[in-house]
Amino acid sequence: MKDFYLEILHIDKQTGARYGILHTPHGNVEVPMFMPVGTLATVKTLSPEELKDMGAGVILANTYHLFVRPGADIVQKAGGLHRFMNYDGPILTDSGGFQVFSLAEKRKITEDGVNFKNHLNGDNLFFSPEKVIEIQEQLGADIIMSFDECIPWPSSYEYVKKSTERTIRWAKRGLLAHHRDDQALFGIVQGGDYQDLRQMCAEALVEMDFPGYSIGGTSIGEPKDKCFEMIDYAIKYLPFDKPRYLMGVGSIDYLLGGIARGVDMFDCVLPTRLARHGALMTSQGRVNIKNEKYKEDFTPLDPHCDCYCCQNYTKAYLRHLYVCDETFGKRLMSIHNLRFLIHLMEGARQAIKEDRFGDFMKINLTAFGDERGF
RNA sequence: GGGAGGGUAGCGAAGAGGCUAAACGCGGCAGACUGUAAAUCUGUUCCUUCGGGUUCGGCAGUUCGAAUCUGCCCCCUCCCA
Repeated sequence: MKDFYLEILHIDKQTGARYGILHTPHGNVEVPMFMPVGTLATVKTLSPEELKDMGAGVILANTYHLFVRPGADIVQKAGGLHRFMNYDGPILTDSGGFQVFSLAEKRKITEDGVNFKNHLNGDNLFFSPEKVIEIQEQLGADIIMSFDECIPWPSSYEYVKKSTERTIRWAKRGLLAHHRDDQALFGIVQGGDYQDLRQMCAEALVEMDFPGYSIGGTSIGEPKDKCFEMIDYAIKYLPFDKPRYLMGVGSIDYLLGGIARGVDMFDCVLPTRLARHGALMTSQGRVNIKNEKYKEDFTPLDPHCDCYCCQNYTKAYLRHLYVCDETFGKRLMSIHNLRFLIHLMEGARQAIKEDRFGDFMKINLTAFGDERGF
């Protein structure tokens, strides 16, 4: 496809982590990067200007959710997602594969596709790999995803094999159905925590020659070492010059671990959801702003943070807004958490360029705690 | 002055002889959250040295046993004068 490619500019000598520039029809973004999630065509509580100001590049939206509301045709009539939501940077739509996992009680998987009972009113909603591509072409994101099944962990070898083989067939069907040449369609590597299945899936997808690849079925409750294993099993079969996207990862230790393993892109609802729930990522570790101890704490949330929230407001004020359930507090804290991760990525990129990413990782894991600090 | 209805934990409100330290909601405190069914969910919330101790407006009774039944007293609300 035109206008889409990854330019790899440096490989960290300590870890093999990659630094580069991802070229997209809506601008260039540096990798490794963290992509904020805006499922319903909005990063909850934030404006596009705020996202730009904090240095966000790509943001996500979701095929299933936008199909349910407002409908892909509406977004198309609006002129596509970029115009609909007034975001002129790159957008990525997830395929609905995660909803196969998260809405498991409301769907049935067949070879042809997935039958959902719409989570709002129970209406039947059939998603085939072709349909999912069609919807994503209507939505018009720069990067779109193959329809897959995000497989629960743990699952039996037999089930993961069956599901992964089906996901591979779905990837092929999606690829054949995709026609827009201004969208990059990524394949998704499944295979659970089984080495041979990850390899099989990765090789099959690479054979199809996607412009990018993601690693799925991670960060769904598995232990961290399992997540890293799944990355390791898959990533060595992916082409060097294509972007690699680890889906659903957003805590500091997983992000750094992923980068060290050669991942370029991450997305996660964690920073925005945690923010709305009063949990903040800071250079001093996790802060639960609702805690009584912040009642009279008139210092910034994170003295080392350059975000709008930390530059202008105190913990006591944030706690007050949280306690009163004021929307502004959710916005400020979302700005902070996102800026925190984006800033972490900036630091990571600089470290890679200077061949000290291993050190960077060590320092940060010590500071934030290696054990699911967030 | 006459009539009616009430007083239960920080607040609101169930409970109408033992299964009640007392449902539920709010408020308080704490925790969780990873390709968003999440501005959501969970735990906890009389005191305690964890043995127990003190509670349902107050006091006195009835009873083996009372927030629940009786008497008196104190408050509150509404209606009529």
